[in-house]
Amino acid sequence: MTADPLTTDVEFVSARRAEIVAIAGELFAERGYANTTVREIADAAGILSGSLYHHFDSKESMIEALLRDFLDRIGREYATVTSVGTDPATTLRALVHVAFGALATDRAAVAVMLNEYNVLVQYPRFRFLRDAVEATERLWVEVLDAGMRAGDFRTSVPADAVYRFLRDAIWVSVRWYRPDGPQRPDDIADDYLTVLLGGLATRRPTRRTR
Amino acid sequence: MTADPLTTDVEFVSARRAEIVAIAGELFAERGYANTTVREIADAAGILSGSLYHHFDSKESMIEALLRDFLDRIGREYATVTSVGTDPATTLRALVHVAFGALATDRAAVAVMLNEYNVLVQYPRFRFLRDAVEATERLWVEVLDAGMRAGDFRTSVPADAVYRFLRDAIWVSVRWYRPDGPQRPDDIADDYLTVLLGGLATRRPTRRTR
DNA sequence: GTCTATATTGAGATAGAC
DNA sequence: GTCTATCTCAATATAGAC
Repeated sequence: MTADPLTTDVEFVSARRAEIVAIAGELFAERGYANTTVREIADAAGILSGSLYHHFDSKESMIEALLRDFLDRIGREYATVTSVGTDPATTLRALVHVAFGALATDRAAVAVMLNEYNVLVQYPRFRFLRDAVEATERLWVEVLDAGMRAGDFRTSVPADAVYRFLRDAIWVSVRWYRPDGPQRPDDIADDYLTVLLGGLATRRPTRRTR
Repeated sequence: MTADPLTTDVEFVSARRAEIVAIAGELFAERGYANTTVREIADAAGILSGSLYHHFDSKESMIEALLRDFLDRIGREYATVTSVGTDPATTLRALVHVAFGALATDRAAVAVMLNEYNVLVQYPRFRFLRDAVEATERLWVEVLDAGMRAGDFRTSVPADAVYRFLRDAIWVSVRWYRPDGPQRPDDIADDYLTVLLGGLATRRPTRRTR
């Protein structure tokens, strides 16, 4: 809470506090928020649990700080991409690359968002999660819709349905993505875009057998 | 544990026990396993918390029963599909329909599997989760590989990468699927297959701008 | 099969010294 | 900013009566 408005346009927080948020985020991502104790966080930070409360007034404040920071940043990245104003397919490609890019830069926050969103969003304190998710959805769907209107994307599946499939496949990849693996996030994004845009089939699909 | 080998080929469990597993599953799915108390489960079942321990020796046994039962059933369904032996595209369609179908028949179990897998699988007791997941992956990847060999599926993205995207998009849909919504699981499966097989783009994709 | 009553543990959080 | 010491509460689980 020691704000220094002169430093950046973002709320200033002590370096130590940011460090602890990152440490807690890793634990939340690995073992789940509810399964992580403040003692474990303190251990990982090299201090005792009581000392954590000099920086945060509760465990909830830690996960809130983690997610607010992440959503702010990726929201700004999305806005930058859409403000450029190229054709929808190019914009979509760029959005997909930004999203997969977060796997590398914000792995813990993405995992926590994925795993804890449904529970957290039920509490008034975490209403901002829903706001961010809905704003993001509007932004992506608008790009998809623009592509459909322009005739670049097929219209047989509604834009919001396509978006949900997209979003899910991208974020859940945090479950199997390994930072030290052979694939960089941009490689994964390209693989995904190949299937998404071009489709898996090489011929006209066989008719449904339902 | 009151086994009656004459009833079915599956281990017999009392109807009451199965009822409680279903009730607990709903709560686990909604608020997370760690956030669900045995008192809440007992409340929902209309008994007191102590009485639960007549049916289960621990809360863990409840989630284990839920997941074992689900994985057994869907594993059998997958096996039935692949044993038919039609062309890969048709088999893939059928697999996708089975997976989305579980949204309706096993919503809670799917959600719990999605939300708790990563934590549970770390404990020896839940090793069977990994076994089931790996067996499923082998089965799907084999179908995808067969399609690639037959020239029905594009080969530019490896089968296991395609499978991960597939699996993730399908299972995570449990987060937004509403049983009382306008779309039946088969409708969602068809939408997904349209995008997956045919691709989103109507023309050759614009070249990457990376 | 369920209830009453309770043991036991582990969690988040606090107060004040250093 | 961290430590020591501790409070308080809620959670899982148990024992034995009905």
